[in-house]
Amino acid sequence: MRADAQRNAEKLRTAAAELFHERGLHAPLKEIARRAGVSHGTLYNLFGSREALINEVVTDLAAARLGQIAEHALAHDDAWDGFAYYVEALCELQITDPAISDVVTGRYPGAESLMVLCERSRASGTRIIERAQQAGVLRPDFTREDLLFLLGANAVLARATKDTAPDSWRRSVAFTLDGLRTEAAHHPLPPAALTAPQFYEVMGALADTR
Amino acid sequence: MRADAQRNAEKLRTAAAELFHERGLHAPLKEIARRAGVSHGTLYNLFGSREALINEVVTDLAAARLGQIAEHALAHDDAWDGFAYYVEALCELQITDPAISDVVTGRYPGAESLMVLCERSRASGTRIIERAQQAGVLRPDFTREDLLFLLGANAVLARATKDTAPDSWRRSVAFTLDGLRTEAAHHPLPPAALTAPQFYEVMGALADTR
DNA sequence: AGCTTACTTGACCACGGGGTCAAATTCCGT
DNA sequence: ACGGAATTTGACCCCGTGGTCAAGTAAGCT
Repeated sequence: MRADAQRNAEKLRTAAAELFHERGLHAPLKEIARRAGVSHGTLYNLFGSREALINEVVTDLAAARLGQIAEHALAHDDAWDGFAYYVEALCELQITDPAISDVVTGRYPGAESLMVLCERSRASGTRIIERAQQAGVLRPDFTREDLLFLLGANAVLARATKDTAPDSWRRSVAFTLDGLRTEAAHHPLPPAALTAPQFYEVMGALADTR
Repeated sequence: MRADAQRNAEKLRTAAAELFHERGLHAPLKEIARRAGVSHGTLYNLFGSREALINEVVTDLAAARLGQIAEHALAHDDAWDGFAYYVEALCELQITDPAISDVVTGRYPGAESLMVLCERSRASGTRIIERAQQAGVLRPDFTREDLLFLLGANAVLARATKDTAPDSWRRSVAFTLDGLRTEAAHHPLPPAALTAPQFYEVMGALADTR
């Protein structure tokens, strides 16, 4: 690789990281190139696809942040506090970092490594959920799919309110958390039971919502 | 108005009603014209703007449905049942009729009459909320803005799941409702306090989410 | 039937997104 | 400092959206 190409790739990575961070994984490629001070042709040249760019710029960072949050959640002695921390931290991430938020809610079905990451994150989520349920504090009918839906819904709200009332999401999350405690459960819930493919279809549809 | 123009207007109204119903108030005008079997020029000719079309095709219908739901909610003897019915009915509306859902969540800031309607609907909502709070069953820190956020979040979820798991929204709504009962309240909530203009700004942002 | 006028059409504009590729440019080894 | 190869550029294509308007068409009055 020639030196100039290397430099351009670096400029593009930087610009991409910025724009993804500001606007999420759907930021226009042409705008990334513009910010990097480079023609969009060059971007296609050096990376070929949005996915490649995402892999180089978002994946590791997202993995680190998500791992950290899951770890921190499990570090709470109280299972409920851990669960609540986990939910709140992920929700907060959705305003502070739309790119990572897109990873969590599976908003970018195109990128292999992201799906892996998403899967790993769901696994941590499951562990945190199960711990809270075994401790008897989280209602037993709450599933990891429900958690993802919760996050998906919050993502929309958080983005809509972030410029006007940046903390609004805390209210709705607080309401929801109160409804997730074991003693809050009132009636049997309507069934969930999504198969894995169904689930990904749904998350894909959520993605189109952008 | 000439007879053929009248006929075309009617065809357009029909097509618009269908598409709005299927896809919400943001359905492309050109597609409405296409479905009506008429050039898009004619649409602009006869109606001039999307808002005009909405007024003729959605407003009354939406007013009727919303009025009916509010009335039905207040008809419940039990204040909680009334509130829960209201929330669930509105959420259900969001899959069965995206157009009306757009009205409720204020997704079309351009149309005057819709804003009036939206305001009226919020007023009914307030009545239903207050009744439940006075009966001591709905937590007193729940506001009508919170309700709108709830609906906005649900709208996204409902649309994402309607083809795959059409009843998923019922689960998340059930969780949330359980968290709204007086006895579920655990901690003081983060502040709400949106001014009216702020609130409309937020709903506008929610609209861009589409 | 003829003619005026209302109406319709579809090509056209602008915008913004994704993506391609021939030609121009720049690097760098010799 | 030259020349071949790597790299970049930006004009060009696609698509779908909103919107306008001159020219063509047909309704319906006399």
